[in-house]
Amino acid sequence: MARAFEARKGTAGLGKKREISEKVINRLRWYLTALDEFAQQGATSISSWRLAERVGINAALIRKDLSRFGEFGTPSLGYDVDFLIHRIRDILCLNRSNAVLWVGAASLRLHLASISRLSNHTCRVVAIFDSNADEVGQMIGDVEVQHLDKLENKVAESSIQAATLAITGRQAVDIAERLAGCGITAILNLSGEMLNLPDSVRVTSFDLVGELLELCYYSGS
Amino acid sequence: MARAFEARKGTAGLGKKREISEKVINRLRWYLTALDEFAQQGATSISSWRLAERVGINAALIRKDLSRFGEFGTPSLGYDVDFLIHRIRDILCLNRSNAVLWVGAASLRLHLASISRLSNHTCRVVAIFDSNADEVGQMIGDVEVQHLDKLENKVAESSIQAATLAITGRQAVDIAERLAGCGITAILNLSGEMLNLPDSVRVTSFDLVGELLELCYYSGS
DNA sequence: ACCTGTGAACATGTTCACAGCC
DNA sequence: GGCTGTGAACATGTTCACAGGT
Repeated sequence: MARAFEARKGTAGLGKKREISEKVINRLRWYLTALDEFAQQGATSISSWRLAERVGINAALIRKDLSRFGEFGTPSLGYDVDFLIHRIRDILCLNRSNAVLWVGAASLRLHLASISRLSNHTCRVVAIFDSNADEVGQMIGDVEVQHLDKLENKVAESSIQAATLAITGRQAVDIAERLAGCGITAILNLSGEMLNLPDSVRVTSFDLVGELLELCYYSGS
Repeated sequence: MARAFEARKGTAGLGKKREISEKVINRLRWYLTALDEFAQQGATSISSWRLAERVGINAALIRKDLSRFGEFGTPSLGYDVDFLIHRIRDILCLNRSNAVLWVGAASLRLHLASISRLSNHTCRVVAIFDSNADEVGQMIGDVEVQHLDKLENKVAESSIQAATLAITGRQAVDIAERLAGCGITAILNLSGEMLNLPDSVRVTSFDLVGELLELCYYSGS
């Protein structure tokens, strides 16, 4: 079974995508963000040390991460910013565009702006589902909210593989199982529920309430 | 400096709260959730194996986690459900009530239901800030949304230590610095921005856009 | 002189396997 | 027999430190 919560990362999942750990993938994104900023400021080359400082981690780790994919830097000069941006985009597959399914209209509406900004990068929300009658039929961006009853049909006729589960309550567990049942291979679980799905489905969970609890735990005297 | 993103967990932070890693704290929460369910179903005792199955992790890890805090189980019988629930609540400080400050009214509104359900546990959102004029003055639950200008005043007169930063855009970086500047010791950063704050502030970040990207990355062929 | 790439050391986290107790 | 608690083994992740390239 896939890990239930796993904070934000499921160690589970198929061994596909080589052996690159999720930690590395995450950091590559940070590097990319920082590099974009440096590029905007006109920098043409950058040392692992400066990048590390910006991102807030150790420089050796950056070099090690990057060296997994090739030798991108030149000694004494550092990394060419544009080249590195290009390579990281390739590694993260920020070229191809991916279809994502979203369950929970209200949540999507809140995050729409951030996601659209991303869409020129990669993934597009192509189907939205909700069980709330008030939401069904509404448009979010250029996509119409559909009733959850239509989930299976819709997924069958498209080739969506990724889904965000952004509703709360125990119903989320059932929906997750339906998602898994109709061919979704990766789920971002924002429901706060523990999901027990087959190992063939990669689940990444974020539980706001849990994080709040932890926040309190650590902020306390 | 505190880690910039650190996926969901900052390894940084003071060494306070003993030596208990965030991983353990997180898992304790999962155990508690599962135990509550078992208790509701009338179970009085439970083996590490059954609990592990429910939560989706290895049984030895559960035993190891728990044994950090004492010997809670009895050989051959397993753990007493109610007793264990009690102990974990103690460990996680789910007794005392904590004040949390929230920046970003829209986000709070979306999550209000889940958070209220939690409030009988522990933390209460006691102050809400937003820079949007439409939001200022509105009530969310029994708390009035205030303008961000009043942030420093409000924090000074209360003894709030924890904050959730739930707005997007570069302004989040400035606000984070103001939060750190006026005595907040732990921030849950949902802004998607990389924060570089002094080590004295514990930052935990969740970046939806990043997670979406990763979702696509792993769902891809 | 400066900076990368990387083996080796170190640190942290997880699982195994079993002694000991009920 | 069944289950906990735990040392030892294993796995993963990070940092150090330096050889070698420019």
